[in-house]
Amino acid sequence: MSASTLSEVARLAGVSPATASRVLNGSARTPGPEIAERVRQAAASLSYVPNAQAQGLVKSKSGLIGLIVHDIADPYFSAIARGVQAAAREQGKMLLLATTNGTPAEECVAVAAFAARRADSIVIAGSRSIRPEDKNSNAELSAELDRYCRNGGRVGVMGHPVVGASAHECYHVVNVPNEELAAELVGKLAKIHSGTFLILGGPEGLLTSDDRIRGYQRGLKAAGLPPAEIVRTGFDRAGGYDAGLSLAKRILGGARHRHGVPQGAEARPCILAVNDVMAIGAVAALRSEGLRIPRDTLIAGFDDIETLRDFRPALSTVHLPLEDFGRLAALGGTSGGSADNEAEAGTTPAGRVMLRRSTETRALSQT
Amino acid sequence: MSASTLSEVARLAGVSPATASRVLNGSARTPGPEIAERVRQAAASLSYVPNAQAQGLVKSKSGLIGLIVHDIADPYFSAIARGVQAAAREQGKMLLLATTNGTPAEECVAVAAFAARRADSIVIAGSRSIRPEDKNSNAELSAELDRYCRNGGRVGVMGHPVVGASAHECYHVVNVPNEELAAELVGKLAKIHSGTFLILGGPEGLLTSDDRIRGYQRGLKAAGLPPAEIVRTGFDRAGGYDAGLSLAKRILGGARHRHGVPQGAEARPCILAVNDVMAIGAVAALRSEGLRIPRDTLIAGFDDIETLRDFRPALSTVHLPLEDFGRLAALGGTSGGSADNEAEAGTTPAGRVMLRRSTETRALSQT
DNA sequence: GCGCAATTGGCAAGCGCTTTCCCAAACAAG
DNA sequence: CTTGTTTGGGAAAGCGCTTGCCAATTGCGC
Repeated sequence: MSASTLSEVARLAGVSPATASRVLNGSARTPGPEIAERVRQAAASLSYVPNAQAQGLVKSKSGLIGLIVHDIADPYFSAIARGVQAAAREQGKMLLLATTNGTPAEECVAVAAFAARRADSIVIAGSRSIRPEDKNSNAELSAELDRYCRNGGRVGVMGHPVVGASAHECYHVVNVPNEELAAELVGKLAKIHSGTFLILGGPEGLLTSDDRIRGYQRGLKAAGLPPAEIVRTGFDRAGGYDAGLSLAKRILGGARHRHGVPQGAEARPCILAVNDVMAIGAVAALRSEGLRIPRDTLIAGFDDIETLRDFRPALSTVHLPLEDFGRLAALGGTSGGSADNEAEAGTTPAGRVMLRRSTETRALSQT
Repeated sequence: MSASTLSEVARLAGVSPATASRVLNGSARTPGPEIAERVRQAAASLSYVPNAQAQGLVKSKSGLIGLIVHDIADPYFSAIARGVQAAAREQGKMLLLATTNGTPAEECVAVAAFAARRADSIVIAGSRSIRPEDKNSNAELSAELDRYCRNGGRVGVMGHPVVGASAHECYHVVNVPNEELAAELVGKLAKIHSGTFLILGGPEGLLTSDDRIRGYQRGLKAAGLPPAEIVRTGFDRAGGYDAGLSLAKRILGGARHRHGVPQGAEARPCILAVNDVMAIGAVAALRSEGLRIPRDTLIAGFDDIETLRDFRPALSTVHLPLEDFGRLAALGGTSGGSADNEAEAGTTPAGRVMLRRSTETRALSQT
């Protein structure tokens, strides 16, 4: 005793299924007003719910848009998800969500699942990886995606094209100016900080991390400074925490022992984390070792995660309009020709450097 | 030139569609190994992707599970979503996500959409509301849900049954012991804090908020204390911030002017917020007015949001295993009979009071 | 009043898949 | 060698819906 069907409604209304279909779902041809009313009444009295699967089957589209993230509980991704969701709603579509822990292998199965469900478009939010161990999975992923595209799917990617993808015309990549913004952040920081810089990066091959690192180094160079040392660790809070622990030792050690070296430079480095959560993790670790921010070390993050904005000391970071990115990726040039898309990409909400307490050089006292 | 179909594969393999279906999708009858191989090869060479919509249509189930949240970017909901997602994956299903901003009206359309897509089950994560203005929408929502249930759908709800629902046997509600835990929190707080208590609540009629408030009052009573004043505000950070602003004035005013009143009691209240983000908002406001936590006022939250754990002063709160709740709601007694479910509900991971820095009464100095 | 176009409802053919029957072949038993 | 029993594959009937096409009705100009 499943839901009632269109034919049942039609029978009750005394019309053919064709007519019922035409009145209940936006068809070009609308039957006469009196018949329409009868059908609508019948539908209501049977509490008819159209079967979207059947509709999708015949129209060969599903009204679904698939979103792939590493972890939906990660605030970075959930912000993007909100944007994608909003875009979906605007288009009258529903959101299919898949999480992959960042592994291309799982992304691959997610794409396949979306393809099976005939998702109208799919958005990949997670950072691309070119680590050697992901090479095979990446190849499979791009194959799967290309196939999906060839069958008429559209895919939106954030930040980086999918490595190895070939059906370029189907891909809509939202440009995330990681490198530029990172450089800009460093530029501003270099003006107020005269000590050393130190980069807290994710694993090599993670494109987002690599971009930001490159930006940091470029900014340093532009400011006439030498490249900073890069500490590699996990791209999450735990990674930041671990690195923070060892950094704390170095900073404390450096301050204590190396009297010959310019005091200010070694004793109070500026840590450039490649994202906010790593920065937060590092701060937690530094604090647990008795260090204070910004007294003993400056630190900056990246992303400007909303939930973290009340963190003290307020974290200097780069604000990214993640929600807009999500929406853009989901819209994927839906509204307008490709020329418009180019323009759109140009006017992408671009992010903004936010200098806050965690990199304040004046006040040396307080937490 | 859409994706290739089963019949195409069958033709290529030189078998009937029936056979192809049998080998490519787990059927009871598995064709001979040599034929199976041929079919599989054909499928691979055509890069065949089964059409889940068609499959769903004939099997009249979709492999979809629908999740309804207020806002996916809210860490509370994204934690739950992670759990639901995990459960979905375990069952080999996909997650359909709908956000509603907490309005029953939008929840209603979400349920309808899920029903149309023939979601196998749906999970409602957002708090139920019994505010008078939501009465109609609630009725529609429960009607929609009941209909969905009658057609064989299962629904999992967190915390509270849907108001007005009647098809009880289809609902699986995971019990969130808000009241008990709130009481427990207050109990522990009452042991270390001798001043007044003050409740920072959400709008009246929001069940989660009301439960927690009731728990707070009950805990107070159990400790032999008078009921606390309740300040009503929005259930989010902004609400907490606003309330914090006015509270700050009162606290400052109280400390300055009312010398007759026992100093400790008025000057250093303990604020019991009904969730973490409100607490954080309040802290931000209090700080902006020059107050310090826990020096000038104690404060506790509820939920133990992960991203907020690095917040300083560490927020006393009630840890809720949100992810488990999500998983449980999604599993919905899938594994086992209803008797098991009862047991399961009993052994629900129950949450835990976390006393941290923000309610520390000893140290009166520092931030 | 007639012919024409325009309108309106119904028929039926699918969309891509599963599954129930049915049938032929293959085997065991008598 | 006949009969009963498996066995493995195919034919076909849908799942619930849309839509191209046709037939019937209507409206209109002349």
